[in-house]
Amino acid sequence: MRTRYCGLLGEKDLDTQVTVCGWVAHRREHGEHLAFLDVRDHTGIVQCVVDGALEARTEWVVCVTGMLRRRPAGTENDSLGTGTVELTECTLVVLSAAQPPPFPVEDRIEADEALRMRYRFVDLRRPRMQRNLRLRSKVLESLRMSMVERGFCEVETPLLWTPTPEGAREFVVPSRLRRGECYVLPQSPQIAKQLLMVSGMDRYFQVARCLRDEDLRADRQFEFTQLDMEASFVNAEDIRRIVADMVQRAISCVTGSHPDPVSTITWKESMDRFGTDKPDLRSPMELIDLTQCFAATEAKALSGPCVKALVVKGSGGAGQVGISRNTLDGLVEHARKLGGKGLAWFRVKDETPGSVELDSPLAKFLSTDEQDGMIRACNVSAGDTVLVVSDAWRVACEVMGGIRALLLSGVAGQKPANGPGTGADGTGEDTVQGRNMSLVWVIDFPLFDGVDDAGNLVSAHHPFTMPHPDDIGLLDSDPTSVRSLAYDLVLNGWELGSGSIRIHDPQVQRRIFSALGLSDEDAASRFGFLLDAFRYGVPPHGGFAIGVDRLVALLAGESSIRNVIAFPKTQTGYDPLTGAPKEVSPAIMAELGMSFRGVRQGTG
RNA sequence: GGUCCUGUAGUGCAGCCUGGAGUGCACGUCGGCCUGUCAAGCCGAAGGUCGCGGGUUCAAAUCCCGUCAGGACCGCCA
Repeated sequence: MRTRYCGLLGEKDLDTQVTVCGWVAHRREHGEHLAFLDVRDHTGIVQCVVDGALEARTEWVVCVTGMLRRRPAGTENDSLGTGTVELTECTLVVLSAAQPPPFPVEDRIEADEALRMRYRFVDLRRPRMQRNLRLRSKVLESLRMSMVERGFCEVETPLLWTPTPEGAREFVVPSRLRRGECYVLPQSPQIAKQLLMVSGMDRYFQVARCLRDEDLRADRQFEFTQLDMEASFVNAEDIRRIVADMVQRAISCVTGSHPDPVSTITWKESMDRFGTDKPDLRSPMELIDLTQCFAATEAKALSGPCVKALVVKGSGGAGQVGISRNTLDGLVEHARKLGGKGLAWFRVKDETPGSVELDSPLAKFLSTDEQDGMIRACNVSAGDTVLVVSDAWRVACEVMGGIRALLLSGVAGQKPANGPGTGADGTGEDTVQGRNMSLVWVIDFPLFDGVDDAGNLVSAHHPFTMPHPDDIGLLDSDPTSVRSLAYDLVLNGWELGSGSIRIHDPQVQRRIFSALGLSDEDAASRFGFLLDAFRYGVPPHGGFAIGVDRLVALLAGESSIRNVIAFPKTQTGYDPLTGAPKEVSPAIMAELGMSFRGVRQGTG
């Protein structure tokens, strides 16, 4: 039927007869003898010159056969890839008429997202969404190729699975044949892939669907995709090298330019310098430690065990006053939301020639030495603003990290950065080319993440994460300072994925379970099948999982992963296209031996 | 469970703060004109439960309360 794609036609095809198929993007009528039809397929648009009497309206599906000619001089269109040519002497076959679309099939108009989901089949026709889905396919292809070339074997693991020790709420699937019992959908193939290592698969990977029944966000959907991998007889560096190569190759495959080498930072250093375990390194802005400076201060607001500061540079001109009071008030409020007691601020002024002074409600509580010390440590000059938090180390870091992220997102006149909650403005003009990609490994995470209500330690990663060999001795004496062989890959402030070396030594595993407050019986009942498997010869192993949705969203310049997923759900887990979730028939419920109590919550 | 933003014609918006007739703009749709446009142009027409419910008021798109839907975020997501 078709001999060419619309958007690929060019001067090389001049004076040949071609047939294109697609949707009518625009129709421009010039009376009964002339009309222009822009025919669109996924490659682009070509102009067809047709008789004005031919009926073909917007979004009708047509097949046009004609001669490709150079456009008459002066009628070329620079903004169209095929703008120097057009199809003439056309015969047009209408393959399908169409109602007017519920919203324009153009990137220019940003339709309501619920409406886009209701008519997702039309939404996906838009060039931006076509580009996103095809970019996703290219990324997956590249990732798969990297895995296969390195000897990884693709294995599919069950979707109907069993509860596992990970932390997320699971989707439950009632069993018909075993009435009263349920499967759960896997949050990740974690346990299955470790079993595959016991099986001698050596190197496994999978483009795995993962399901978690947790609240949705711009970067979270119930179902999401991981490039999941696991390898035997490797150390953490081996895994990181494989993953970094794979991700860099995927990035360069869609951007055309090779990203910078992946830097590495320890979790402790990342918290100290950037106030987060997923630092966005595209900005040089770092936290400054002022703990020493205020070690003996009279100012109660700055007398905490740790003092962290950020400097917001002014534009350097004379008479600068720094950040406005309004913006500062917003930052203070944000600091409280982040768990801080508040946020101190100091605006640097130079009202007296040759020296600077600090404009702040707190200035009068600071000694001259403390003021000078802060000015020196922060290397500030007139027009700059210093933001300071004093609290326990972790709180101080996290609050300032949150403030840093807010500043980088464009508050206080800072340059906007692409990342969570920011980025693409929906115009589709934000292209992949030249996008700055900053990849960083965060390593040496703490093995435990605090203590739960019952006084038991809580795994930071999962209970099979190997403790750092240098810290095994601290397991009993100082467990919260034990590091693990877990590592995260961070891209522009987004956690792209995480992995670890797993425990394969039953002695170590028992000590970890005990620290987590798990008895042998508890462990056996929750994941006994894995521990059982480990008794039959388990190789040392470790792995990683890459969040494909987030990777693609970052590469596409999208601030929501919904724009790189064909059929996503709304924030309340509703699918406006299909109406899911829905009630099921009484017959099905009866077969499952189930009934619902009380009224239905959703409204459909 | 919570905080915030949004809801007005098929679509995107303005009107709301400061109450006075469904008030307006652009696109689209339908009809007419038009032989070189390309976000075509010109003329005309149709198209509205101002999300829904209640309250205040002589009078509510506008103010108040509730509710539903969408979105951002917190909690949650090892």
